[in-house]
Amino acid sequence: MERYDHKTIEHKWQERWEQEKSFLVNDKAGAEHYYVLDMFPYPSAQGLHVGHPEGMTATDIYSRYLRLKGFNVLHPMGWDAFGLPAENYAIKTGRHPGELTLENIDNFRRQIKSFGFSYDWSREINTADPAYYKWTQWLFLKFYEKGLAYRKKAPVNWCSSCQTVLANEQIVAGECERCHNTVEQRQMAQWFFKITDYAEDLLKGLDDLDWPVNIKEMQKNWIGKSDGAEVEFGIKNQDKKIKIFTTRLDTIFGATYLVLAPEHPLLNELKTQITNWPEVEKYIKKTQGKTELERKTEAKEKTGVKVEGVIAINPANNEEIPIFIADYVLTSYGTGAIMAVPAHDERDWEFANKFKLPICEVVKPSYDRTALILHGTGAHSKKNWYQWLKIELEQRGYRVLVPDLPNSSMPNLAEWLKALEPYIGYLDEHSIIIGHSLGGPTAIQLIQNLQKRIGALILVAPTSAGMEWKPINSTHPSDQASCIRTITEAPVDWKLVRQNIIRVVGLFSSNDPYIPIEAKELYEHNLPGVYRIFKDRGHFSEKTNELNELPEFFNLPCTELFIGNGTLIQSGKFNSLDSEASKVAIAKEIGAELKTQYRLRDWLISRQRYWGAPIPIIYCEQCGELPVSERDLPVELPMDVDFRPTGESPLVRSKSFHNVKCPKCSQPAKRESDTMDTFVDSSWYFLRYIDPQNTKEPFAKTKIKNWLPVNLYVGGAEHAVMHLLYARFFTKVLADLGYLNFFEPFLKLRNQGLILGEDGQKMSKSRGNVINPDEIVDKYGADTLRLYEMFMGPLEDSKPWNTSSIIGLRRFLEKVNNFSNQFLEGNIKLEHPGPEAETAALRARAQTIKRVTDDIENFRFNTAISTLMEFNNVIISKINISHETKVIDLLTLLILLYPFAPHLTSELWEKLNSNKEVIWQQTWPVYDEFSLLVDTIKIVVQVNGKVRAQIECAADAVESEIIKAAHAEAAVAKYLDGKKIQRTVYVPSKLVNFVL
RNA sequence: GCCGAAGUGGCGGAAUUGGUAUACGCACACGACUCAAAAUCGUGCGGAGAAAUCCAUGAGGGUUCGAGUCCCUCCUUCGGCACCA
Repeated sequence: MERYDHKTIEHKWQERWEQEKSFLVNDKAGAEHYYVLDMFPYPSAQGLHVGHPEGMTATDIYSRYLRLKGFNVLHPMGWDAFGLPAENYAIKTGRHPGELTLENIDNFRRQIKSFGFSYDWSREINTADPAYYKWTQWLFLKFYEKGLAYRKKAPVNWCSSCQTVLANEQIVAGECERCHNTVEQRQMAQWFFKITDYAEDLLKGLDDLDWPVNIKEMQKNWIGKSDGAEVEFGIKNQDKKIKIFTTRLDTIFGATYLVLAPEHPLLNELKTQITNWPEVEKYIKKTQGKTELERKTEAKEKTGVKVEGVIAINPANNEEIPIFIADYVLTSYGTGAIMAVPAHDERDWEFANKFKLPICEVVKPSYDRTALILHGTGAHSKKNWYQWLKIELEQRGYRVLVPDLPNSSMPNLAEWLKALEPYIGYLDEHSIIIGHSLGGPTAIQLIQNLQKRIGALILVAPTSAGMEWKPINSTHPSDQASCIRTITEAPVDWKLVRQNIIRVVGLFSSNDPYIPIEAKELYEHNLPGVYRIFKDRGHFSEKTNELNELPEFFNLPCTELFIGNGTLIQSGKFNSLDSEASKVAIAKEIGAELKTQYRLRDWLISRQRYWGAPIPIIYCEQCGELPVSERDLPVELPMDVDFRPTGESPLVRSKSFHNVKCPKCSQPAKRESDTMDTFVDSSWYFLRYIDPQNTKEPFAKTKIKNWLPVNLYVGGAEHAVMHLLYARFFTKVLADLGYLNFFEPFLKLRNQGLILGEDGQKMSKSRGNVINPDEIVDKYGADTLRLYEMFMGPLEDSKPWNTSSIIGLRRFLEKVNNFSNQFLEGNIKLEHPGPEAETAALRARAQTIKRVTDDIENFRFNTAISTLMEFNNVIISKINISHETKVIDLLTLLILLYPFAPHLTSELWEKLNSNKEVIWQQTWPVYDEFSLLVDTIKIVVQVNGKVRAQIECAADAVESEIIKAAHAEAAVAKYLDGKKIQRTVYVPSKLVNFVL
């Protein structure tokens, strides 16, 4: 077979798309608009890795598919060009980061083009371009006007040897990654965006998005909403109060001390009252010296200091309680102070135990009642018949205990009682015992001997009950004998039983004629009612009510830490209320304010870096902090910059940049020297693609309506929280400012998984397992690489690279190419076309179209490709077909394959079509539902659930015919011979199952 | 520790609502073509067994006529969060 020359073909078509501007989008085109977006890459010096083309291939397939479906598709690409690596590289080499970045971008663009992606390159953007960051700065000003951008002091990671601020990712185990100096915390004035104003909107907005559940979940956790209350604790002999936040107001009667964060402002205010101030101050200093990382690594052991001389008063019971400071309370969350309830909070519990503080229980578990299941007996001892019952009971608030019981062939009563000893304490007249007899002592005997009064006895007959359950009105001699035997072997004092058991409940399967003998006996001995509970498919039927009628409350000793909700005790007039209800009541009583807290913190956007968009603010000694006026934008990055790290931002050392005239008073002033976090750049880039050339505004409102919100967004899951949350925040702010008419930027999100190295490890230079996509394109071609990356597995899974598997995809293309060429040259001889073969061919084609279309719609590209492979194999092997059919099959295959492998299919399409039409202007094939209909269907025949045969039936055969045929089948008849068929299961057009 | 996802041949994976487990591809083995090799084509390919059959979807149990799929318990891997009161 002749191999096709991928280099020539791919080059030819990429040129043509470029020259004909095939994928430039017209805003005004009438067709339905669809916006397909990739997360734009950071143009690193290493070039693309194989992970990049994965997501991009997926969006390219989808875009090309949608265009064939008649959509007007916007599919742009750009560069997230600001960032740390370029600056670090500049420090090392002395080259300007701008120069380097442009080089990297050229390399990225060349690579991306070599994969044949159908981007509209006329809309390319670059966040480091002044024409772009002018508008990033403009947006900053809008946020500033709205009060959403503000400056405050905040701790930064500081390396005193490098004299620079470090990003979190530059810190390895508490040390600077470059010089291994210990990183410290320093307070510096920093710019923030007030994202917390939008916490609730950001949370609520998630509901309607078509995003992966895990990403939504991560965002929810990040926002971290918790409903609670703010309570003011008084201080003895003082006017001051300490405000705390709690989600467990129900436990306030158990608050035995307060804990303040070491940074809490009140400490300084009360300095004079604190009798052990030196000790307290020492602790404060110690924690301040710690980095966040150190605090986390030392988290195992709780530390703290008691604040002497100041005493707090619990507003719930007016008790005097001590105050502590401890670093397990964070200043950044809530009010920086907590009430400690050691009995019901794990951290407080640990702290209280370490410092020997009182622990007061105020909530006890709402296990109303206990159920004891005795299962270790007889024929059913190994079966977990009680599992479903356990679940049902637990759902009804029972604490279910399952003792480990002796399971010897002849266990005796004494053994059993010994095993049950630890559980006796749990039993009272509200609890129930569930069990059955045989093999061991009967449940009734046990109750007698436990000398405990219990609420009810449930006797169980599992569905598959065997010999131990007898028909209640059986006349069979052996049944009766067994019945008598049970009674004689287990003499029961019915009088005693009656005293001990309040009620007996029989538990039977709905179609089971058997009931426990014990139940029968109990019934006959006038116990208060033998009830039947029916079990149907693992659930109680309506008769379940019987269980709910059982007595209500059951007091349990609570000796351990209990963090769940429950019922209040030792809480004055709130006793016996449940946790939820008591919160509202207590808040009202003590005047606490119900409040919602979020974990989300404001977004720190200041970076003491050069390579980013300057923050457009000027500081004047006279006039203070002033925004740069809009007409002075952009505030351009200066070129005369010294990157060497010193104590301040590199921009401070640029004379041309840093020193300006105050826009108000014209006196000398200084520019803000911090630049913005690169996440600011990427929070609105998807808007700029709409109108990238606009010099008057970031985007025209009228154009926005054409395209946004983004219909499909694809990228790595590493951006699950930060980028996606920030972009959503920007969208909401811009909508509130009237620039946008929607509140969520990305309607549908899909993540591509990580591509691992051939060793199954994450690809990295140090491991030496990095695959360079250029080499793959060179050796196998872009079409092959695209197919391979899609064929590897589900898009969102992480999967290892395997170079030897690539050949299979190349072979597939080779086969398509070869057959097309041979067909064109008349080298394929078709023989004996017949109507059945034509129908079959039509069906195969229709099935292929259906499956490939469904798969693309649902992002199952791996199975789409395997379907195409199967179809190709059919086309190649079936030659008893008419020329016309073969031509249509071939053309259909080419169009279906085109989104995946656009170069080769364009080439073959051109060869097969004498007219000038190109493949990317075709329409996506449709199929006829009738073609999918079949004459005969295959029916699987099972006997007792095991597959024994497969029969062919007419598609319109009725049930009785099919069953008859199944019965007659030799391979089946063999098993049915001489047996009685109890039941026949028939699943239409699928299978028949004979149950013997 | 908590939240989320997943565990299927030698490997990547398939099985859309519970209904023939292992599609498609890689690797491997044998055969054809060739002086030979590569490429290509053909056949085979979960395990045990001569066969009939039996056993296999991380482990154990349950529900069901029937479980990779549903339920319970546990184990492992990956991703995220981690004193959030």
